[in-house]
Amino acid sequence: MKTEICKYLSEIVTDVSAEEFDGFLEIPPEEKLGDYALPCFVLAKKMHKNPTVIAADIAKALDLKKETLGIDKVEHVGAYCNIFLNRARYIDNCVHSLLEKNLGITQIGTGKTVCMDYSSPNIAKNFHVGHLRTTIIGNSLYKIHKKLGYQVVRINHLGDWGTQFGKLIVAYKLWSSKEQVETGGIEELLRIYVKFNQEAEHNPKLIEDAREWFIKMEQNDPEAIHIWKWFKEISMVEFQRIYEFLDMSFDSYLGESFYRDQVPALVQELENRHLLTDSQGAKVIDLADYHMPPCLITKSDGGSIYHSRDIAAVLYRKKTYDFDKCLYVTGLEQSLHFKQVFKAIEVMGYDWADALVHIPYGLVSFAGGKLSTRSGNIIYAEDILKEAIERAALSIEEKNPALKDKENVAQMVGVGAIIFHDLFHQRIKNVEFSWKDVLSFEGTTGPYAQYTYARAKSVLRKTKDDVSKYEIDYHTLTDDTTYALIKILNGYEAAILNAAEQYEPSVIARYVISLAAAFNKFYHECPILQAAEDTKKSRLYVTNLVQLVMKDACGLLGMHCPEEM
RNA sequence: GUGUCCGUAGCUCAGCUGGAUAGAGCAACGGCCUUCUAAGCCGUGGGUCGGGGGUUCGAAUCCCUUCGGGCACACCA
Repeated sequence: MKTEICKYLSEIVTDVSAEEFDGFLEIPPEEKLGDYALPCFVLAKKMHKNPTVIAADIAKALDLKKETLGIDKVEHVGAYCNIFLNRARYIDNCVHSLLEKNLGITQIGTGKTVCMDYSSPNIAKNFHVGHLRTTIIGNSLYKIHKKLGYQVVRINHLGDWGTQFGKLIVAYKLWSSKEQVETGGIEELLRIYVKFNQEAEHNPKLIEDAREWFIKMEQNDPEAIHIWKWFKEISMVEFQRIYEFLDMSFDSYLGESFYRDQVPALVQELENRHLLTDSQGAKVIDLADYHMPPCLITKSDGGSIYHSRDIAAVLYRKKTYDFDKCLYVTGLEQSLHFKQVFKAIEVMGYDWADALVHIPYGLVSFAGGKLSTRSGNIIYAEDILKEAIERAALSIEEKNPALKDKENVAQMVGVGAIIFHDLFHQRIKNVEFSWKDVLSFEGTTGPYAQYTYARAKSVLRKTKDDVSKYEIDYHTLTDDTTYALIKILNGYEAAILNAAEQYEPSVIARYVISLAAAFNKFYHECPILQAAEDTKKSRLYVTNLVQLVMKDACGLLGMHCPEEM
């Protein structure tokens, strides 16, 4: 309908195209002001006329074609021309596509491959709140892209290589034992890692030893590799437990260690292209021309470093997957690192360097301090998940003790609360971790969305009909509340496109809340089952659409919706 | 010091590709369960959009500047 209106407008005002009008038309701040508004200030300049007069003229012209354009009423208020659509016609136009395959969402990603690097925890450390962010944001962006038809490769670029393993080996030999690691698991690894960092502060020899052990690893020293593999296995068990809680999986677990063999070839390639310079014994790519510090390729002891392993990884991924885009979901503090890596790819002459995108998120802090494994100021992901599930179970006991399958529901609600909490704010914002906020189940929260879904399903369970097959009289849906709800339903695709464009799951989270709020208002104000027959059918029809979209949208965030709660 | 991100209600944040009286949630206060799930709905109070310039018919939104805070600045990732 909008397109039709714009087309007609461009016929009246000949020096403005329909596309331009499409950009000018906006959604008024209030429902009372109509469905679309055309501010005529810009036109005033082009037409050398008073904008108020233009608004009046356009209103008059639109009024003449009301019927064909599907407009009920046109008003001009000052320089604004406000358009009120024929609601029944609008509803008829937009409501059906949601019942199509994939909710009728446009498949702009068909034939395109996106690699996504996210979660990527460091081996031998517990999974904490910080890791939860990249994991949850990455998973949601994966689902969003998938929904748009992209082929997505989920890569868990495990932090399983680097000097910290040298540290761990030294610490293990000094302060731990096979038995202690076997019984203590990752807790024990963490204990000795923290101890190492404390001791190293007044004993620099330890750092040297750690570097040496890492060099041994790079040279495939059997003892070093054996210990490293063992620690890695212990960590993977822990990570897998978290991913199960979150119901997430990956297509590739190739971590940093996988690329260590490819660094020598990278060095060779860089040397062939005359891009390497020696600097204090290390080999670097000089990026001074781009106002960046040099990009370190090999350390002065000859060892590889995360820059070089990251570059090797991109080259490998391009070769293996031929991606159209490669996304990195990591903390904002790594911005410079990725700028350097991407620039390195560019100066190496690869024309696809602009396909690399860093998707940063803000820092998680706790009690005013930075979260740090070394200092021990951590909150474990598993503790949060368990606590939230427990809290959800208590809520169920209190609100719906007769519910069946309580444990499952508690899991969905608890985990949903955490996921939603992490996705509701723009990812760039820093967050101060707060138990109170994470465990809140009211207002703009995951459980609120899930509750809304359960309500809709509960109503639908009371009829045996296939509600989606109803013939609807659209005039029964034109009241303000229902109409507002339908407009939100119709905005689902736009929300997904917007979220994908900005790599911003919070757009979906906000959408979910607006849909939930609109439905709850509808639910409260418009009796469904008690309404007259045709109204009842219409409302059931809408309720079904809400349920479909709500479940789908929550799914894009990585949340599950229980049928009852 | 250089770069980068953030600054909107008591708190947490939307709004930022410029448009009509700046919106939610939480917290506070007051209503609504013999009626489809009250994890809900409705209402009240609460704002120099960090400050100052500029561009514009119009700025929370764009530009400059300044203040406050976070983070990064090669042999950790």
